[in-house]
Amino acid sequence: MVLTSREMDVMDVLWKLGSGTVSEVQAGLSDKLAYTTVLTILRTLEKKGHVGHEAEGRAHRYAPLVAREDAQGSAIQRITRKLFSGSPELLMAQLLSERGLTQDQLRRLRDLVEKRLSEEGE
Amino acid sequence: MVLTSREMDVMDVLWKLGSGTVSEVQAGLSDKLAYTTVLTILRTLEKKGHVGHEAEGRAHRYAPLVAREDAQGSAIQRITRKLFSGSPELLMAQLLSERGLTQDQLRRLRDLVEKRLSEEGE
DNA sequence: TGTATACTACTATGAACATAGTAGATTCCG
DNA sequence: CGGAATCTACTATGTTCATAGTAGTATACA
Repeated sequence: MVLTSREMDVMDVLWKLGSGTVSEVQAGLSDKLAYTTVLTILRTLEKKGHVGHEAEGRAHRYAPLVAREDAQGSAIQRITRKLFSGSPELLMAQLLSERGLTQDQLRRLRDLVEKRLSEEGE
Repeated sequence: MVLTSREMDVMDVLWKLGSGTVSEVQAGLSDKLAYTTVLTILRTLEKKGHVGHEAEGRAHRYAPLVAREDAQGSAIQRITRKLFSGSPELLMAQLLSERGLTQDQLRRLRDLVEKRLSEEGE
């Protein structure tokens, strides 16, 4: 699954709303795009199989056909392969090395890893 | 810094080699591309300011002008913003939730986080 | 019932991407 | 010296992206 930048914006709105008409999606976007632009993006997404739609009165209601987690996963995979020599570890390291993580966040991350580690043992 | 998929492939080779002629880059790519295609990509990268070149005999030797870490950082930022609501934590969680991490890798990650946590205290 | 409005379908355009061919210059080897 | 190989410069093409206008249809309200 490959999403362009704009497509991600639109999917983001749909994931948040659950579903939406063109107008609703347009309203939900942080950038102001023309109605027809949003429609075009939705059609592209539909052609790619990422969203579906059903009629609702005169309008169409669009809904995601793929889970946010799937998009997240494949985005991560992409950059892991392309920029981190396929090593999720390196990605993590880079993420950790960045400023802007609070001590709280770090602690929660440690807990996450711990949790995974203990699950792994089962 | 925005790199396309192919540009990442080429940069990857340059980062690994340190520098390279068109032929060397071409040889280093896993996909087989025409010589001129590789040249075209390098020129694009040069126009964008990501690589530079100097003459070497009859050939040109290209070298990265940006560090791998910078590209990694901005790629991470991009998907964090677009797909993870700007939360690096969520990204981490997703990474952790993916299969394919060995117990060893998990342990090393925990150590990384621990290290960061203790540094943070200083 | 007529008209403004909301909506989709179709079409368009300029930029970037991905890929590569041809022409012309240089160089190396026999 | 002459041809083969190597290299860059210039050009080209089909695709996708980002954005949006216009035309036509349905609808809701006065």
